[in-house]
Amino acid sequence: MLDMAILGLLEERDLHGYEIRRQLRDHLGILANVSFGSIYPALTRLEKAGAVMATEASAARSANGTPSAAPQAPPTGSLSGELAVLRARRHSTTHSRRGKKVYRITEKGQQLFVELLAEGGSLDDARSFGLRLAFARHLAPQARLSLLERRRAHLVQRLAEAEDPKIELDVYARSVVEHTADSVAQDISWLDRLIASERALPQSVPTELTYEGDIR
Amino acid sequence: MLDMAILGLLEERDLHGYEIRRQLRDHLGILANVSFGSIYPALTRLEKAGAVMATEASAARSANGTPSAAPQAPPTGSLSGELAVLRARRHSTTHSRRGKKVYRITEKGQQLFVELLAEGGSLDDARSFGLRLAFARHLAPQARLSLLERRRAHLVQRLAEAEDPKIELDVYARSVVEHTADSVAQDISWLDRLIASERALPQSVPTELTYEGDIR
DNA sequence: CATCGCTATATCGATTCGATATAATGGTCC
DNA sequence: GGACCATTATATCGAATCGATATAGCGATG
Repeated sequence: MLDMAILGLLEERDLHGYEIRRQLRDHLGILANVSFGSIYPALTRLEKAGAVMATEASAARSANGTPSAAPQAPPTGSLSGELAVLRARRHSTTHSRRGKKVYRITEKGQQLFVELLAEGGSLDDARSFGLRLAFARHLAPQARLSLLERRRAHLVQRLAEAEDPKIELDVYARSVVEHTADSVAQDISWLDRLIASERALPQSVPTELTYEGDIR
Repeated sequence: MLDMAILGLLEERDLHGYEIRRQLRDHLGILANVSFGSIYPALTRLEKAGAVMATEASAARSANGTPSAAPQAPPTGSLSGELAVLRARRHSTTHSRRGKKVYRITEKGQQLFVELLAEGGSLDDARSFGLRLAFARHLAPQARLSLLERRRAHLVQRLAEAEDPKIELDVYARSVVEHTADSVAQDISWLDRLIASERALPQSVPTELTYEGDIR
């Protein structure tokens, strides 16, 4: 789950652990306040799996000298992030701050990323789903739609299982359960809106026959 | 967090692991779908801490013969739960099903329970807070109010930290972030309603001076 | 009577959290 | 200029939880 998010960020630019955490906090803050105790193990894990590689300047000046170490920063928004990388690089080359490691995604990592985005992770964790949707621009339109629909189906089922036996529950327990159910219901109608607007934009107009009736 | 919930259930009647899970699933299902991989370790943990004890029928007939093994089931609702215990006991005495362990809360456990309920656990986990509130009937009115207010304050802060920089986020990420923020906002107004109704019922009418102004 | 599904306990590896340690650097105050 | 503190940065530890899996007894269904 975190792996996916990290790969998603690295998809745009090289980053080191601290920056990854900051970007998650700043951009998706309310959704993903991830601790370092998750980030660093995740990076190690990904590196061991060959999904990322640490492009590091332990030998001074090498970061600029390596052929593959070109900034790799097309004008894709996020000036602050760009600056951070430059700052990081300057530090690592000039006075080489404590073992800073700038990670870069590999081809294998890009493969893994789309895979995790489409199939990985559970559908019942709000956090996990939220993070996946946050990177959904990297998904093919139909994979994106499928993701939304699977999440929707999951929530509908959870809601159905919990329905009506609020009996034999005191005020507090009942209030929590009802409020939770309401929240889930709203998640569902949010998903409905997203699904509708996904269907509305006809990325590559499909032959009506590709679909087999409305789900829902 | 789970410990608290388990103790809360055992507060009402003796239960074994499987039953604990079922009660959580059936009553608070949408809130607490806890796995066995959490329950059994939790029970072991609690037993080691002296908060619960396994009243067990490894020697046949002993469950009924032990002086302290009286059903301990006043007519406090939940017929299904009551029946489950009887069924469990019958099994353990008649043909002693595979090592079934019925747990009972100790005095130390009762102490721990209220403590966990009032102070334990984090305020930023919805799950953890929900479970706590679900057992809030065991709290003193002012501790209950404090719990609600602390959770509220926490959410307000999270919301404030995340506010406005939705810039430089694509449609999907922005949608997730905004929806999450909306959810939190609704959680807050739900808490407001709860707080109001807590304040409305004057358990022990306080001297107006006990309060120092409205929070909010 | 075989097989399926439920009851029941238990353990395993993986993931995540929160706390903590360590250290270098930049800025502020006196 | 130097004492002090916040920020940047990486790393590890133990604990909690999950999901999968193993094991096994029992009742009902066919």
